[in-house]
Amino acid sequence: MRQKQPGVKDVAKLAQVSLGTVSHVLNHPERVTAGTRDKVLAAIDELRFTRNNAASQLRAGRRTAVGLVVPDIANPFFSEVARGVEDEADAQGYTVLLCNAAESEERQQRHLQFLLEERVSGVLLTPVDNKNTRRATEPLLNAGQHVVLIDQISRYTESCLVAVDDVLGGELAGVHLLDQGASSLAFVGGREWIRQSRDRLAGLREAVSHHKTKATIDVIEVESMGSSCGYKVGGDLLTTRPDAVFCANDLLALGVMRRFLENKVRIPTDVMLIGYDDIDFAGNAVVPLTSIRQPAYQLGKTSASLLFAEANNELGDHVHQQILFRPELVIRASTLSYAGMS
Amino acid sequence: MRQKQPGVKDVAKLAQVSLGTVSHVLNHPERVTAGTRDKVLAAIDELRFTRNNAASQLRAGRRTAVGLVVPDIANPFFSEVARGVEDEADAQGYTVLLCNAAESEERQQRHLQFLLEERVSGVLLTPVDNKNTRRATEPLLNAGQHVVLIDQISRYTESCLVAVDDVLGGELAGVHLLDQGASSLAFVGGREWIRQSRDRLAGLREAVSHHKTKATIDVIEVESMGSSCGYKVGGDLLTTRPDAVFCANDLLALGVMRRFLENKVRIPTDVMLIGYDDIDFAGNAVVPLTSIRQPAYQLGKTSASLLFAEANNELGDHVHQQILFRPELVIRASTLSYAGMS
DNA sequence: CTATGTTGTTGAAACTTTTCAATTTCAGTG
DNA sequence: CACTGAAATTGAAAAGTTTCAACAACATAG
Repeated sequence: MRQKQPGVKDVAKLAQVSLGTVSHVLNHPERVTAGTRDKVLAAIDELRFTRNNAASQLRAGRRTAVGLVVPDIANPFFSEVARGVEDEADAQGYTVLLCNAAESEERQQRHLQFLLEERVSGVLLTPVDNKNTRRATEPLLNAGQHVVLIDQISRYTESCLVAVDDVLGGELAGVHLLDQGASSLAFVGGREWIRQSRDRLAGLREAVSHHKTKATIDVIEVESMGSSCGYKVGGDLLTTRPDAVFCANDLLALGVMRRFLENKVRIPTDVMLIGYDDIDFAGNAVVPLTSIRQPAYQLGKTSASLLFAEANNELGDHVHQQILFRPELVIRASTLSYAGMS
Repeated sequence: MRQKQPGVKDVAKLAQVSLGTVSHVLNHPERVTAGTRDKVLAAIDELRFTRNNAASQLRAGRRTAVGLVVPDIANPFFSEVARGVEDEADAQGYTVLLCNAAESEERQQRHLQFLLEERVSGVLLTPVDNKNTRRATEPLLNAGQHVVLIDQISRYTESCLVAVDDVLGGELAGVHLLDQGASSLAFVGGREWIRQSRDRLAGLREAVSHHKTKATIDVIEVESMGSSCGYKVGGDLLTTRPDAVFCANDLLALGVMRRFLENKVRIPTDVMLIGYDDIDFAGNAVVPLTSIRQPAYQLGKTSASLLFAEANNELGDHVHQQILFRPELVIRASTLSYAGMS
């Protein structure tokens, strides 16, 4: 049975001050004499008083919390983003309500509804399905919420937006492969993550069309983005035998790698391999994997800071920004034609 | 500028009923005539009314939310646990406030304080530092919070507790290796995760002492639990050359594997290798890795259901339970002495 | 036609905190 | 010593919801 917790009233009585003073100690300590403050703090300590956020929020009319909704918190990319968001929130005195949609659109909607009911001061969102961004954000904007989209490109400029330039990422990969002497390329990408895959492929095409060497691109579509799927696709690649394989994701690449090595196809001697995301394990694969690193932490930090700026803007003269980050090529053994294994 | 949102009062006026009725539609729809209900729902729709959780919670005196605090949400084990917790919460109409301590004790304390202020109806906790469980839970219990500890063994029975039997896990690994004919074993474990490592080693020792074949155990302590650390340790193992290596964690094992393969040490022919956790990638490693699977999802689901039971118990006759789950041996190529690569 | 019970609806009170206008205190000045 | 102005403190009002005792409406039974 939960005993009734003490409130400001009890603290006030014990410290022999008015309840207004207790509130001041809590929220505007500078308005209160040191002596009084100590009395009150002593009482708070003695009674083990804990402020009731619900009441506080109700009266003050604001909540120092923001929501962060991600499609899959188990994905290292998003847990990095979350780290960035939380660090920035800590620095600015906000709390983050972390919501994992677990790839379910319905769960995402439930979370957004919850955040609305919580009256958070803003929402950071990467929608599960990037075709339905509009539908997901509309209710939030209607309710007057501030929204910042993460890793989402959209023509609608009704919110701020922070993303990584996937076209550039694809281009970096392409230029590197071509520079290393590849001329028949394969791109492995997915139905899911359509936008990301498409952009990376577009970048690859751009690289090919601008490079001095002529090259062909064989596009392979996969169902899911896991390593077992890469392993499956690796089988097909054994017969087509391109010079270089660009996977839209490191897990795919590692699956392909496994299949190649099992069949005595040497990397990078026989075929070069490059992934995307630079997950923790990429550098520790049997053949360390070249990859494209995304500044996930920065992404989170920046989007949070954008959101706080918007939320704190009293004047209403806020203009929505769109920030594109540059991905970075991380070169390892899997694409270095002249290097052996380390 | 955030326009004032409509409240029950506005809905009541538009629907031409009293505000009590609106509340009933929201919380006890069965007490209200179908006709009235429709009128109210129409008004809610028209005004885009969203219930204010703060006010609701303040008056009702309870919150249908629980907190889940994990040491590291990027760890696949804990994201699985979180999935289990959320599924169970959904089923029982609770919301989960997901808090990531990111391995920082200070951040963990801040989260717990926040949950206290939110007046959640309970907390699920895996402390960052398992030596300080007591210190972390005490303030919660003092405030009358229900607490369930996850993956934590403790003599204090002041809370419910759900964990996986690490001793058994170590034993399963040990028996399997010995059955496969190993007699000189190496155990690679860590300073961090002290309790888990120690228990798994204890299980291994148990297996050795009960098995018909005599065997030795070489214990190797590592700084961190990542694959690069496994790679480093792998170097030492090249000279000591045990029959079998048991790593307290799959990432360590994969690092060891990489070093072995680079040095032409064949797995499992020259040395057998077994990990722990059965992470997604274990089955897709170059040599598929034998591992110990923990029922993380079940762990989450069960602990949540325990917490809800405790929170809903009006009578106060709740007795704390301690539930131990059995881990499971997943046999793959890395320990099958007679099998080649698949 | 009155008494009884059932079902649906009402509106005021309560939950705990913050805020603000009003009041008190106090040091400094004429 | 009285007055001034600034600083500290006070206590009532307000925030949006749920609950509960009271009331109204209506059907059924006697």
